Amino acid sequence: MKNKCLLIDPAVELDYFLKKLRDNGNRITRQKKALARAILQFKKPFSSEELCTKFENSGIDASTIYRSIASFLDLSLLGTVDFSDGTKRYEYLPKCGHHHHHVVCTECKSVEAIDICGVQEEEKKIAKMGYTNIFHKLEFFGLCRSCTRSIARS
Amino acid sequence: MKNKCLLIDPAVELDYFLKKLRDNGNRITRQKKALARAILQFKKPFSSEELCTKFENSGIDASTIYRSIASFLDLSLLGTVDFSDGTKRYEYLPKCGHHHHHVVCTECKSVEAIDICGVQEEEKKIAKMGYTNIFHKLEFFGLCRSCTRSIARS
DNA sequence: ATCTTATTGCACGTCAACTGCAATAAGGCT
DNA sequence: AGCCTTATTGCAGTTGACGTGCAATAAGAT
Repeated sequence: MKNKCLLIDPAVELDYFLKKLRDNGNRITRQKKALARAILQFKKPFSSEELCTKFENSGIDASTIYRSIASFLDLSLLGTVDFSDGTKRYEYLPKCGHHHHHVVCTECKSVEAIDICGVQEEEKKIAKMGYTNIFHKLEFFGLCRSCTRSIARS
Repeated sequence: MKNKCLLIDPAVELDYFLKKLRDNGNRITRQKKALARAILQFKKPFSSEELCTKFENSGIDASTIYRSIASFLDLSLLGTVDFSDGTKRYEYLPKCGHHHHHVVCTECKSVEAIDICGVQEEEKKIAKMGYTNIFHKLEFFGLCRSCTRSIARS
């Protein structure tokens, strides 16, 4: 079980995170600071439920978590990631983030980042069809090496 | 507003749809027949809500619709499509369906199919990483020609 | 026509996600 | 530091999609 999606300097990013909040008129509360720190620790896209679990019995209410996620999305501190399993997931968008996608193991749910993306031809074709402001959502799925092995054995 | 996702012969597909149900031990009820027909008429991926709306006051209960969708998914008569807007969508998978993706207008929500897909290089790389049974989910988004124009005008 | 049993409609349950409101606390001001 | 304004929080309650238990119904085999 790997989970290598986010290679960042946590201290630098926490500053960036809180500054962006402040710069946009947010008050830096105990709750938001704790949430920011937790978000920077995730090594793969996370669900609101996972955040809520991390903070149960911590004096941070679920409604606060949902409201905070909404603010973070607004400010593009978070982006949405969709693994087509019915769970909404979020991913921290680092200061100098680069375009990437994910490979999700359908068995153990581990996630790795992949930094090549070959849909330029498609986007050109779509531009020729008359579209502007084109972007895409792309995720890969498969059985990771160790899950492939354990399934072969059984 | 176009919506050109499904170019099929409805009669041929209805036979295929009902045969697949029958062959898998399903009873062909008035409800399932009506749902199959409705599903074949959609020109773009549809939500359960859209199906429910089509059938309100028609004597087909929402729970039946949800249960039917689940069966259809099981038999791969439907596939899931994700436009990252929080709504689960489904798409009929025709008898001789070919791999394709969608371009969704972020403004008017129209959908077109696009039949090229350039992620072979990625999938090769992912195979080299040790993954097996690799597949992907890819959707494009943008402003369609007419929405681009109306926004430019305003 | 009869019988078996999958399927349906209804009512209710569940769960994630959101909202109104009074209480609280962040951060600017003096 | 203390005060004041107002964004933010916790709480309780709401919403809406989706699922489920069960008795009644109807498909399709005999």
